[in-house]
Amino acid sequence: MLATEFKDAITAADRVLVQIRTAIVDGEIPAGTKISEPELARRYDLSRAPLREALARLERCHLIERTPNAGARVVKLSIEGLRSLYQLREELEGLACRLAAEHMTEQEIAEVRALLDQHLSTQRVREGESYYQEAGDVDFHYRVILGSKNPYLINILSDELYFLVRMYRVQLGMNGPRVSRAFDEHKAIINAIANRDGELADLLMRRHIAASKRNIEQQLLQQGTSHG
Amino acid sequence: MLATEFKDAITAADRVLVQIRTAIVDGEIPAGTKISEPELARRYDLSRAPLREALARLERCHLIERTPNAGARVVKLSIEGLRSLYQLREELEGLACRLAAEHMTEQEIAEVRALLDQHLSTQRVREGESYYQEAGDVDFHYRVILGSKNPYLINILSDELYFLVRMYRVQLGMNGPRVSRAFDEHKAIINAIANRDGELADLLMRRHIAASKRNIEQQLLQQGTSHG
DNA sequence: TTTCTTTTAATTGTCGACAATCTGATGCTT
DNA sequence: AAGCATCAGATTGTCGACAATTAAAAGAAA
Repeated sequence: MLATEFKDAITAADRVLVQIRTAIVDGEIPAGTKISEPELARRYDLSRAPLREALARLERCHLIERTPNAGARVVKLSIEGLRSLYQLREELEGLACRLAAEHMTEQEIAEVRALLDQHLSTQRVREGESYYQEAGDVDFHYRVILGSKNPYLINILSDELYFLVRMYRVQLGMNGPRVSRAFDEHKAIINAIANRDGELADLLMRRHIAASKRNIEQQLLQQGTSHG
Repeated sequence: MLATEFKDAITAADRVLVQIRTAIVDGEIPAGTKISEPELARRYDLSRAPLREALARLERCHLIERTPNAGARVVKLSIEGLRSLYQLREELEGLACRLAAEHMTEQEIAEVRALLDQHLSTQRVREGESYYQEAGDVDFHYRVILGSKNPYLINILSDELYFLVRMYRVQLGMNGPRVSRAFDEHKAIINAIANRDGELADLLMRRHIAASKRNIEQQLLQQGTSHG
């Protein structure tokens, strides 16, 4: 969960949005499931009005697909979907790096560095608990995205695309040797930003994301061949 | 209006969305206006439920800004907003060009060329009617975006960013000498795509968009200095 | 048995009313 | 007179019920 998501006035629609979104990202509501408004309204104990508001926002971040008069389904994860998503993500986070190299303040850069060091020294990360690795990674990318200072870019990446990215990562797994390497890559990126070398930061970020994609792609292929 | 926007089942929310969106883009509802749900419900003769659905989608394409419990306002046009928007648009339509050079079929390319020729020979365009110029331009960009075959990219550009782009263009004016030049630029871009030269198509599209931005930027500056 | 039609049940879309919250005006205190 | 608290009015958020549409089940015809 992003810290600054809701400023103060939290409405019922906001709450149920977070609940359902988490359930979908974590696979608690499986991919491809038909969404029933009456059922969800009962489950989360509210009326259909705020629920529909939440569903509209879930559609916005591509976690569900709605067709008029026919209802909504949770998206299915696929190779083509992953490729399209990461193609865009590479481009946009690359841009975010170039802009961050231009616009981030020294203090913001120092904060990201502190975050990385602090995270690396955390017991649970060293023990390989995937939740904390995931949280640390999301945090790093989020800071860089914010550093771009472009509100439309920030909105697309952190409000629309990121939950789907996390859905792929959570359900298809961040595993093994990529973990420690990712930290080195994060460090290299923030160094390039600190040197105001946007071009290099861009390049490194694209490679970082491409590596992550290959990792997930492999899982999807294995899963597809063994089960189907 | 994009042709394939709604397949068959048109709901009241869809209709009022189109109406309000057009009113905002055309400046009929001025920038910065406070949106009153009861008032709009009366004006368009429906209840607040479908109206709120429409407002949620307007927020999605950045035409209005909502704050919980406080209501919505039509977005204000500004230099910083224009720069952020076009910064993103350059990057994304550049990417769309690279992908289009890879994925567009020969027939799709031929259709775009026919479209350009047909448009150029249209009486009203030669007479400088801005609506038809705008429509032709939107059509060209839309085809290239679709040619990328990346559903997320298509969604962001044509469903989320484009209405705001059009709002800037409509309210701050496409004027004078840029018109005929834009046609040549379009031709050069589709030629590069036809030659499967994505890199060149990318470059040309970025320049094309940058030129358009400078045009609007100038209008905004003049307006800002003379009135303020 | 298969296919098409009809009917039925369930779901989505819409409505009007009520509750919670915010904005602005009024009056009080310092 | 300036600032703060209180209150009235209006607006947004939520609810339960009804209408319109769809998907599925049952039945009839080939």
